Amino acid sequence: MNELPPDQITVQLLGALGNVAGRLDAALEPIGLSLPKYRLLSQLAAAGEPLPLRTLADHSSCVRSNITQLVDRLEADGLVVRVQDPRDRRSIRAELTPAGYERQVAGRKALEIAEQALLSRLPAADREALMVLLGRLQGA
Amino acid sequence: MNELPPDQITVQLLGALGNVAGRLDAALEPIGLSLPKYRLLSQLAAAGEPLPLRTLADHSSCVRSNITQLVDRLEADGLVVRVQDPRDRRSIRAELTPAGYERQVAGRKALEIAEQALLSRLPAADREALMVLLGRLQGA
DNA sequence: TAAGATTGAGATCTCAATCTTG
DNA sequence: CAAGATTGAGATCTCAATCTTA
Repeated sequence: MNELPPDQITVQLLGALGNVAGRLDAALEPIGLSLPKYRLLSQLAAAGEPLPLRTLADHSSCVRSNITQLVDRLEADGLVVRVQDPRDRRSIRAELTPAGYERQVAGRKALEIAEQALLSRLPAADREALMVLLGRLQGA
Repeated sequence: MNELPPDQITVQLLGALGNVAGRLDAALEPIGLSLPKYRLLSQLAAAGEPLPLRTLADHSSCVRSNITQLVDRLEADGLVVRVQDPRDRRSIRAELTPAGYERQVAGRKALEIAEQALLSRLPAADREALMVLLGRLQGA
């Protein structure tokens, strides 16, 4: 009786996580983006202005040092640049370069296609139900 | 109109799954295990005998080098040992130590409690529905 | 001292290259 | 050459310690 313990639903849940994340990441790969890079680029695109690394970290629910490194790589890719904040010299903001903006747009299109493929397996009613159940699972 | 593109359901899915994985990992942390370590230990416990690293990699849907490193850390923890396969000198098997076996049992108990807490938010019918929807989403 | 960012160390992962054995 | 495992390099993450500025 030493079977795999994670309850069926937990196993299913984690499996679905890897599955979905893997598909989205794969869709982004040919255009030179990963999910973490895409998300950061999207935050900046949505804001329409340079954002402090602190803000990016909070919005991403991750540690600050993670953003530091992610921005390092994005800067090496030429998609983002670090700019000083004249009002607070402790703060550093990340700014989208034109290339970064274009890349984000390309990423969005690639993701939309991947999502269509993924969601086409579920009727609209099922999608709605899945949303509700996932939200309930996460609770307060 | 540069809002976060991932469709609501994709965002919800990734969020929920990260949430669940985080909770399970947190439940394992006080006993000195991570989800990846626990899963490998559980494979060995379920098999009841040493398994080739190749088998562990296939079953985990990951690359072989990943298992090599995971076993390195597990061996450093004293939970697993590498044993030679007399029939094929290329193959190396991972074997649970007594400490590894005990740790796996402790991990299972910790996970069961965490799962109870997680699933208590959903009535049985909802759990069933969630399972079905996730299975359908992953397709064949 | 608080807050912002960075660095260093280490856990998980991937991929490509390599080495040994079949 | 195939298949097993490993190594080296690098991407994502976390945590603890450090450095600068408020």
